[in-house]
Amino acid sequence: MTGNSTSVVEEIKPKRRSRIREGHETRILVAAEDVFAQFGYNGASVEAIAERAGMSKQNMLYYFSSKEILYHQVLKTILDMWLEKMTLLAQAGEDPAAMLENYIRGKFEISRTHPNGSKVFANEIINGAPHLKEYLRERLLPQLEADLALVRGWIADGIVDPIEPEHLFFTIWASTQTYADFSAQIELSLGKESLEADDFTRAGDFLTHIILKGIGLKS
Amino acid sequence: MTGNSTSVVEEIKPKRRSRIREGHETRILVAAEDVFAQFGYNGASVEAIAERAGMSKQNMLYYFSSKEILYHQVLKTILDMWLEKMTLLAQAGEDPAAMLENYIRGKFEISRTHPNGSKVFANEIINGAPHLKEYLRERLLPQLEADLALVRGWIADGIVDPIEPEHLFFTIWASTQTYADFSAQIELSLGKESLEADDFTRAGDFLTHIILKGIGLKS
DNA sequence: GGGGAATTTTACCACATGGTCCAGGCAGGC
DNA sequence: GCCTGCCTGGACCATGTGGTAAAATTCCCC
Repeated sequence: MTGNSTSVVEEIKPKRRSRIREGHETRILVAAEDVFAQFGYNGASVEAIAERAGMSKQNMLYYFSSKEILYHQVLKTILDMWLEKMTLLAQAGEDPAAMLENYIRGKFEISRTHPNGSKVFANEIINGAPHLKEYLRERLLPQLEADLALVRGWIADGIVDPIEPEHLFFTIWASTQTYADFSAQIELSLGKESLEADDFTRAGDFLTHIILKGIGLKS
Repeated sequence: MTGNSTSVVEEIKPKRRSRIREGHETRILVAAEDVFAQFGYNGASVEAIAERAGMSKQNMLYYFSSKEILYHQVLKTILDMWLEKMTLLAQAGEDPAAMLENYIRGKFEISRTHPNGSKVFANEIINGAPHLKEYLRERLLPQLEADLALVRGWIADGIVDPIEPEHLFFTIWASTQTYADFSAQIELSLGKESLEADDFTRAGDFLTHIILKGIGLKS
């Protein structure tokens, strides 16, 4: 450090301790993601999270004043990253096949790099999404609608088969997330200790092939 | 044929009372499936399960002496039904396209009729399958191996594209179960209160189309 | 190096939960 | 009648957990 007149971060006021604070907060968030993924919301004790983060429970509660708040933060962090990549389809301005492939590969990449986040999210949805139904409605639906419109356009233009685009997305979501969420089952089936980058690549190859050819895009 | 004078073992005598017992046990199992699905293992209190089953906690514990035992029973019941249908592929002796379609439709049917069981199962797998890893290894793997061999045969015969059959099954599993496990998200996306038979049919249409055409089967 | 905020620790509580104990109720067989 | 297995409910307990209050300590900036 030894910088000049402390600056740069300009978080209004809380700039002094913010380095410690930020470090600890991210450590806590990572630990919480781990523990929530493995034990679910109810099964995760704040003590276990604090321990994994390397501090006392009380100290952790100093940064996140309740388990509920911490959980919300974890969910939000994950979902924001999620939704950001979710736009891939509407953004990569190439031909439909390339757009879909990018979308699929992108989702696989998230599953590979953030399996714990995916599991927390999955747990939440399975239990009826009590914490983020509204958030999904506000943020996921608009993006989905845009993507659906795009695919419907392709169908109207005769570029792809007349399938129901909703189910296309459900299938892509499910098939990509399963390699994160159900990794235990996949690993068991493949006889591996853990999934590696290569496995995700091959899964991506398969799904891309199936989807593109399946909707009539692959020549 | 009524009981002998000396109660030799427990197996024979319980005939009159066993009607009550059986009724209560199934009621408890159904209730437990519900509650475990919605709240996970840790989030489900035995009191909540008992209440949904319409009896006192103490009485429920008379039939299933612990939460753990009850959970095991729920998991086992679900999984047995699962695996039974899992064989569909190896059993329906028609052409590959029909076999695959039957398999896919069968899995959708389970998702539609047993969403809660599916959710309990999903929760368990996400958390690393601590309770049933061994059971899966013993019962799921052999069936999967047989199915994989079948598909590899089709590939060798040039009937389907040279894809990796493992990923074919992972995709089918994921895409069918998602309509049970992630129903909250699907319902939200479709703007429906709940999924109906028709929705599952259309999802089945889509997945069948994609898979068959995707692996080069659809004529 | 002193002031005061930011951080960490010590001690503790209220409460839900899984599970036990025990007293009693309800049938039929003698 | 009454004895004996099956069933049911009330009271209770040990434990783990989320959360609080406040003292103690560290750390930055002047």
